Parts: sequence; C-alpha cells; structure tokens
Amino acid sequence: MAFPPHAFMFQTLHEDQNHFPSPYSLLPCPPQLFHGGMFLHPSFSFILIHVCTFMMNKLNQCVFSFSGVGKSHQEVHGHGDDDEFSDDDGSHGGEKKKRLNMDQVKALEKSFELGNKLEPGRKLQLAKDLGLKPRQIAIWFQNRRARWKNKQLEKDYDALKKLYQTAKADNDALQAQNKKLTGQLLSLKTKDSNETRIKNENEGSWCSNGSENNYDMNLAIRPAATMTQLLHGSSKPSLHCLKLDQVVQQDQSLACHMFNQDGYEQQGFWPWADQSIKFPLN
DNA sequence: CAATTCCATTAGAG
DNA sequence: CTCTAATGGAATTG
Repeated sequence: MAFPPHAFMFQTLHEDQNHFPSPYSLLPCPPQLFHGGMFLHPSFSFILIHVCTFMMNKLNQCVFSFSGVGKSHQEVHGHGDDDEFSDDDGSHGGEKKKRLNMDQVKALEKSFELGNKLEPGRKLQLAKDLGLKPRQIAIWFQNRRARWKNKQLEKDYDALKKLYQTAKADNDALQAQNKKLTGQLLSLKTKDSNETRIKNENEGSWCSNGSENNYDMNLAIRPAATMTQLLHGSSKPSLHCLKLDQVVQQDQSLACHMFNQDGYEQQGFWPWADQSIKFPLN
C-alpha cells in the first residue's frame, strides 16, 4: 500500500469539501472502521461517504450520544472527543467555518490565563458552558499557545535587540576613547623624540654616558619610552640607545597589545591595575 | 501504548 | 492581505 487508507480517504474528501461537509466532523466512526484497514477503491469510498453523510444528517436531527464508539484516528491524535459529532454550536454539518463569538473567546481567554494547559475536566466543562465541542476547545488552546509563543519570541527578540544596542553604544564609546588615547600617545612620542634630538645636539651622545643621573632625568622627559620600559619590565640602560623609529615601533606594538582587535581592553594587561602605577603624560 | 501536545500547514472568514 | 479554526504527522508524556 503506497499510502495509508485513512490518508487516501481524507484526501478524497478534502478535495471535495466544497460539495461535501468535512468528513471528520461527520463520520460517526473513524475511516478505518468503514473499510477495516483495507484499501478501498476511490468510487467505493466516495459512495460510502455519501451514505455516511446522509445518515449523519439524519442522525444530527436526533439526540445521540456515542459513548461506546471505538478509538478513532482522531482520538489517537487528540482530534477526537466523546461528543465530536454533536452540533452544539448550531452550525449545520460543518459546511462553513465559523468563528467563535466574543463571549466564547472571552471565556476561553479567561480560562487560558488560569493555565495554558487544558485538563480533560476543564475541557469538558468549557465545552459544555460555551456550547462548543471539546475538540474545538482543545484546538483553541493549542492555537492560543502557539500565538502566545510567537508573542513571547517577539518580546525576547526586542529585549535582545535592546541589549545589543546598549552594548554596541558602549563599544563605540570605548573605541572612540581608544582612538583619542592613541592619538595622545603618538603626539607625546613625537614631542619626546624632538626633545631628545635637541638634547643630543646640545650635549652630544648621552648614550656614551651611562650615569644613573642621566637615566633618571631621561625617565622624566621621555614618558613614552619610559612607559614601555615599565610595562615590559626592562630597566636596562641600553634601551636608551634605541633609535627613534625603534621607540615608535615599540610603543605602537604596546598600543596594539593594550587592546585586542575589537578595541577591547585586554584583561589583565595593565600592570597598574593592582599596583596603582602612574606615569606622567606631560 | 494511548493520550496529549507540538509544529507546520491549510483554508475560510473578514 | 491577516487572523484563526482546523488538520495531520511527529514528538512527548505518563
């Protein structure tokens, strides 16, 4: 069998729903019971449904209760209820889809607020109170849960969007600050190198004079280079012999290490975070 | 394993 | 068009 008999029967009916009432709202028993699980020729199914529909229309005029009907496909899939085939809402054979009225929706909404899961007892009570089939109550709750979930997703999305925008604004501010500080650093280095050159021209090479006094003095007037030494833990006098481009290169790499590629400060990079080390900017 | 719920989808009403 | 009642298969639950 290429497809289940039930599916075939439903398809046959579904395509003709303009002419015939919805099969599941009419069948007094599940499709399987009509053909006992055997494949039916389309025309045979068709005739059976006609007969069934006719019988149901007749039956719908009477009071009936199917308490002893066997488990249907619908029931297995939660689509069946004990009064599945009653016509409590006054519609005729389910030929037209009918929207629930305001009072029914109000009552269902109220019940949904109490709990979005529908217990069997509540389902039956609601169905009785609102003049609907229990199946309709179950479907309404199912669809209502789906709507609630969609709303919730939208809310979550909005909340995440706000968080992102806040984080982005913070990041932009930090990037701007980073750029500003890098600029300041660069100007300090330029100033420093100019002063060093002038000093060298006036006094000759201080590199040959390795006295501690000179070293201390240079610490005071070469903040950028000094910072590099402090951060790299180097106090060797030989550093003083660095050429200008070497100093710039070193401090540029320092600036790069201070922040990662995204402009975020590298955690644990700043040594003075714990030791309150300060260095002169001017 | 039966009942229930979820999910994607269809189709009718407005 | 949108909204929602309804379907049916898959997944979950007890």
